[in-house]
Formats: sequence, C-alpha cells, structure tokens
Amino acid sequence: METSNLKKAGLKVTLPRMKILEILENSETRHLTAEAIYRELLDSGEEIGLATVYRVLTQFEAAGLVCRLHLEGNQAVFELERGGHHDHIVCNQCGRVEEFFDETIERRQREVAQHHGFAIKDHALVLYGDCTDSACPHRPA
Amino acid sequence: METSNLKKAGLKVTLPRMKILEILENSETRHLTAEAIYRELLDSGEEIGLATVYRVLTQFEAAGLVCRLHLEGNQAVFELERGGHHDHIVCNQCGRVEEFFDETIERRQREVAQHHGFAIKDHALVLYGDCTDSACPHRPA
DNA sequence: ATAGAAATGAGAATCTTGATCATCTGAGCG
DNA sequence: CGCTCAGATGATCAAGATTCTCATTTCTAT
Ligand SMILES: [Mn+2]
Ligand SMILES: [Mn+2]
Ligand SMILES: [Zn+2]
Ligand SMILES: [Zn+2]
Repeated sequence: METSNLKKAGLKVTLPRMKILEILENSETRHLTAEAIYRELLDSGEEIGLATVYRVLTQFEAAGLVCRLHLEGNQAVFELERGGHHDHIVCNQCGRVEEFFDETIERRQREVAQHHGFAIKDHALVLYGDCTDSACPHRPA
Repeated sequence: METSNLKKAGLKVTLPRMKILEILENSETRHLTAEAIYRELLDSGEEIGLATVYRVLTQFEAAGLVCRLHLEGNQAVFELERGGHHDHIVCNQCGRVEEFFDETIERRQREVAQHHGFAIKDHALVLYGDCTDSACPHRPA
C-alpha cells in the first residue's frame, strides 16, 4: 500500500493511519467528513476513536496527503490529494459533488489578485446548483 | 433610515433590528462577524443579546438584506447587500478584505456548470494571498 | 390604551473540532 | 525474538460558534 507516503511524511505507520488511508483510497465517495470516515471504521470493526480520526486527518493535511474542503455544511470534508488542483460543484438537492478545473478561471484569479496588489497563495471556489442526475430528488420525473 | 426595508421584508421594526442595520450601514469595515456587531452594540450602551444578533442576522440574510460569507476563520462574516454581487480577496497576514467582480470568471462558472449538467444557483469564491498594504505586518520594511 | 402576535434576552444546548493525559504500540537495536 | 521509549492512541473533557427554549417584553393594529 501507500505506507511509503506515511514514512515520507515522517509519520509512523500505525493501524489507524493505514485504515484511514485505505478508506480515503477505496471509498466510492471521494469527499468524506471525519464522521463518515469514523463510521466506516466502526462498520469495519475497527476500534478507532473519533479524536484520532480528526488528528490523523489534520496531520495528513499538513503532510499534503489530503486536502480539507468546506463545501457548505458545518462539517469539513477531506479528499485524497491525487495529482492536481481542482474546484467543486455541489448539488443543492442531493449533495452530489463534481470536480472541475478551468484554466481560464485560474488565470483570471491570478490577474485579479495582481491588480489588487495581492500575491495569491490559494483560493476556494465552490459552485452550487441543481444537478440533472437521474437519482437527484430534485429532478422532475 | 431604512426601516422600510424591514417592513418590506415582513419584519417588525424593533430596536435591535434598527441598531444592527445601523451598524452594518455605518461601520467602516464592510464585513463583520456577529460577535463584532455584538461588541459594537455593547459599546453603544445597547443591551442586546448575542442570540438576538445571530437571529436577526439570519433573518436579514433570508430577507436578502445581508449576505453571509465564510472567508476563512470559523466565524461567518456578514455584509450589507448593496447593489451587486462580488467576490473577495483576503490577506493571509493582516486579514484585510478586498472585493472584486470579474465577468470572465462569472461567465466561465456558468459554462462549467452547464457542461456538468448543473443549473448554477450560487457560488463562493475567495482568493487568499499576501497584500502589499503598508500596514500589513507581512510587508517587508 | 388594549390585546395578541411577534420578538427579545438569558442561559442551556448542540455541533464540530481540538486539547489532555494515562496507556499502548511500533521501529530500531541487541 | 524480545526490550525500550518516542510517538501515537483513546476516553474524556474543553472550547468556540451558533441555535434553541421559554418566560418576559415590545410592536402593531384596533
Ligand atoms: Mn475534490
Ligand atoms: Mn463583500
Ligand atoms: Zn442532485
Ligand atoms: Zn495584509
């Protein structure tokens, strides 16, 4: 597995960390709350505390293994850091999350920041709307 | 004053609501936390509870009088809804907030959402960076 | 001025996340 | 393989932000 990433980050390879990585890698939902990960651990029969989940996720974030997003609710969601940066679209009805990357938007952000005398370091962009997924409760029958 | 806005929104014209509107209108800082508004009320000698501040701000938001932003900290900030939509740049060092509007970004957001089968309703965009304001503690002397 | 509906204030409650600290575990070494 | 101890864990407590509860007060309409 990716225990090498843990070692590279200077983190001991422990059972909780491996299990949490596993869930982040294998869950069909790419964006998970700490609580959701905790519940999956319980369902797998692992006796791992919620505090550990939060702690480990924060460490993973600091190590660049995951990124933390605030999509809308009161809970942060975490996703495995694969390859590149992207932003998100969230369905107001069903909560489905789609990812996108738009170079035009990225470039304009840099330009806007420069015009205002800012050295841009980061940004957060989330679009909210109604999706047309057949499972979305909002979609007309 | 703008008590007419309150009536239009179906809200009774009460002292707490008027005072809170007043602060939102007159504060030199356009983006205020509920706590900041609460403190200004106390400083003005008004005996208004923090719960009322939160309650009223939520009602103002529902009425379209203010909008609520999550800029970075754990506290939401509120700003009076004047004229048009805009997005924000926040300085990582001094917390200064600048506003901007970029039609190119707005258009690309609509296009991206459409490509993904979303009817876009809203969006949140915040840029983070280091500002060059002379008062910013980060700026080299 | 009066009455009733709506709003307020004090404090409790909730929710999410981080801190404490005694106990446990994994990586390195003999 | 078994020992040692820095580092990690888990149970619990704590903190911060926001909402809820409910008795009391204040608007608005008569
Ligand atoms: Mn993502
Ligand atoms: Mn603004
Ligand atoms: Zn949907
Ligand atoms: Zn600054």
